[in-house]
Amino acid sequence: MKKNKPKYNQIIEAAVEVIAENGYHASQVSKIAKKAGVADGTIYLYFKNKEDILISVFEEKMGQFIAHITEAIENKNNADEKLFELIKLHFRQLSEDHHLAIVTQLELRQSNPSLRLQINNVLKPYLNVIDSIIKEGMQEEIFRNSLNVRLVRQMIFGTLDETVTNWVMKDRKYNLVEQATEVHTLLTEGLHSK
Amino acid sequence: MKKNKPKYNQIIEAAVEVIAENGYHASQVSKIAKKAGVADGTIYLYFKNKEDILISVFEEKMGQFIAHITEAIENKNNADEKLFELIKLHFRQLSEDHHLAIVTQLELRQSNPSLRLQINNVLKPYLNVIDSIIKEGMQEEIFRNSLNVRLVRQMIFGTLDETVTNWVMKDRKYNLVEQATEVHTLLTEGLHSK
Amino acid sequence: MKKNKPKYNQIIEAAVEVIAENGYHASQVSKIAKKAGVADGTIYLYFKNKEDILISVFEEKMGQFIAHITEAIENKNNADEKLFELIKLHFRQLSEDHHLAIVTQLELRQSNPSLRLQINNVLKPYLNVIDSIIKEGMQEEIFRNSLNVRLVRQMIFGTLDETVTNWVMKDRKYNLVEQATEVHTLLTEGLHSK
Amino acid sequence: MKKNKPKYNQIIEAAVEVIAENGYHASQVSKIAKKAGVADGTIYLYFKNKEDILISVFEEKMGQFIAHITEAIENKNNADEKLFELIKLHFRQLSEDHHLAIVTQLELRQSNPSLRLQINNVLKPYLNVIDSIIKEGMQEEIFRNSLNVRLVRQMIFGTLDETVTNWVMKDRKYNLVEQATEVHTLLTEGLHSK
DNA sequence: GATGAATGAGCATTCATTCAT
DNA sequence: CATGAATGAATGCTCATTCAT
Repeated sequence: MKKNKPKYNQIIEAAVEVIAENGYHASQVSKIAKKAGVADGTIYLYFKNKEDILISVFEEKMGQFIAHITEAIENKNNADEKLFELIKLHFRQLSEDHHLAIVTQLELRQSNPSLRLQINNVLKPYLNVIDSIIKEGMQEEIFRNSLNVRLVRQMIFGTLDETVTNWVMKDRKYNLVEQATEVHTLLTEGLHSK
Repeated sequence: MKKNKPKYNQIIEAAVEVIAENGYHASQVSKIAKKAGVADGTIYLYFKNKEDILISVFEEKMGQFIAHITEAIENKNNADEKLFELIKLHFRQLSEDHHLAIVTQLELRQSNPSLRLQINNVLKPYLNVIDSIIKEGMQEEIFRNSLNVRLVRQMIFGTLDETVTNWVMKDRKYNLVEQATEVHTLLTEGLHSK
Repeated sequence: MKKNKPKYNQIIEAAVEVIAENGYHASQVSKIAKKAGVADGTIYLYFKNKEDILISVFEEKMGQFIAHITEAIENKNNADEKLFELIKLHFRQLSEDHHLAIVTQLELRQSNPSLRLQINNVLKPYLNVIDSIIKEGMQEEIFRNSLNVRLVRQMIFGTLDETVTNWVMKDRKYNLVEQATEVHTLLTEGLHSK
Repeated sequence: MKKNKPKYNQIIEAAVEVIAENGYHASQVSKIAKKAGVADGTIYLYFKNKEDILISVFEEKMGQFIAHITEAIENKNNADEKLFELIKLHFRQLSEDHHLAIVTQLELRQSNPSLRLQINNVLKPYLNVIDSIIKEGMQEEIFRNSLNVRLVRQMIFGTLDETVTNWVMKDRKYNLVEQATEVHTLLTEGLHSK
């Protein structure tokens, strides 16, 4: 398994840094190789091509991201708490690794639609986590039982994603994690006064 | 005023089509020129460079998009109706011009960060429209008066954007406009059962 | 005769200025047209193509240059005085019109060899003037009678040309005309001590 | 040291030939690469850009040219003999490599002023050699002691340069080296009969 | 004669990928 | 396994010239 070899991870880490620092289009394979301390050709012993590096970056990082969230919400008692935890961790993890935040929110979106499809596959487990929270909430009758799961998931993910993107584009000038409570309330209570 | 000259619009329309059909990175200037029925050099009488074509496409189309929505919600009686109208028109306009939908939801996101800043400027008036609806809703006491306008706007825009992007990525297999009511309810009522 | 029409001269004068200010390769036809106050297309009513403008510039200016020198040396009594007068006027005329000096010494040399051949034709009457001074000097027995006219002419012209070019390249920081006496002595007396 | 690699020299030699045969402006990088037997991209492993090829051509060739002359005049006994040797070698070296002669006398002069400055730097050691001969001649009292070194150098270099250029432009129809004696006499004895 | 909008050929340079060592 | 020199396809933009008005 190539993924356990040290150079594989060196290249992944180098790629995140290079992309975050230089932007997607200025991230030549040779630059990643240099930062990883390997020869250009060595890259191709571990990755099929440049696109494969990007997908792998996302897979590795997103895998950890999701594993972390999945684990954390297991202990929570109900859908409401789980949703809140998911929001907090979504924000916290990207706050703590701003290179990763730049790469996921800005740079990776510059890829072509075919690459984006693959990225969506990587994202799917995360969307499934969101879906299961929604379903659990309906079962627990904490959430309304008539919810369209797909639409709700798009609202939740769209809101989180847009919030993080704005924060990155505003140069991370404010505290993202502090927004979690308010975002949670908005999603659960809606805009209407009662 | 160059924008009134017919070739300007020919090029804009050609650009939308070419980008939607071929993707951003496979959209050579020569391809756009050919589709527009002008010489390559003519492009540069109307646009500073290739990036300028993209920005102009977005400006023109987004300008109409916003103008249409702004006008339509003027007649509505309260924030709730305005928000609903905005959602419907956001969905309807992109439904009716699927080339434009592809370009705005997928291709334009491949641009570099500098271009994205300019795109954000074009988007700003639209976000302002959303903001004013939120503020009006608070004044009318239809919406809760403690809302964080920026966060709410991010929730609304993020939800609409994610919804349209998913619809485009699913090859527009279902009716987008029909989702408007449900999305409106989700945004205003939230997830919680009452 | 086109040369008597005012626009012809406007274009010639504009061309000298534009080339001197921007350099040969940055001197687009449109720039010359603008400075001359005519439309781009109008240039082509007076000149066959861009190269023709350059040749005409050189013809016009060199014509005056030679006419002036020819006239001035007519009154001189012998070859020695004529040579001295030629040196002085060569230096003085280029000193007094530094745009022309830049164009003839630097910019026009960037032209292609075919153009350079035509420029040499324009130069020929000037070289003939030098030749006739040499021949006269031999007849008058002021100059040695065994001189190879072509070589002497190359020495004289080469020396003047190199001197002016150096002066232009040194940003005309010293007085060129003051060098005339010394150059004349060098050419006539040579390097050897007697 | 890149200059010792065979491809570096292959490209230099190819560039001289291509420029001499096609002229400066018709010498595409791809043409040079083809003649050198390397890929287009390989050029850029050895040279910064197209202009850098030209400067390097001149540096390499002029370096040899000057080294050869410097070495040869070392053994000569006085300034007079040294000057004569310099003239002979200047003519002989360009005679023997007519591609180089075309490039230095015609094609390289088409370069822009910025490039010309760099070429002048390459030329400087040669001008210094000429200067030192002049100074030695004055010390040895072979040359007049009141000579203006700069002007004399301009006379010598200007004469040689103009002589070679004429010979190239006349398609090298006569023997250049045979002119050396006469040119030497002209420079040292001047035009005046004694 | 005069205009200036339109034309379209032409080219330096980058960089992902390969493969001989 | 690892290297890094070599490859060569691919494209945005300029500007001299034309010609309908």
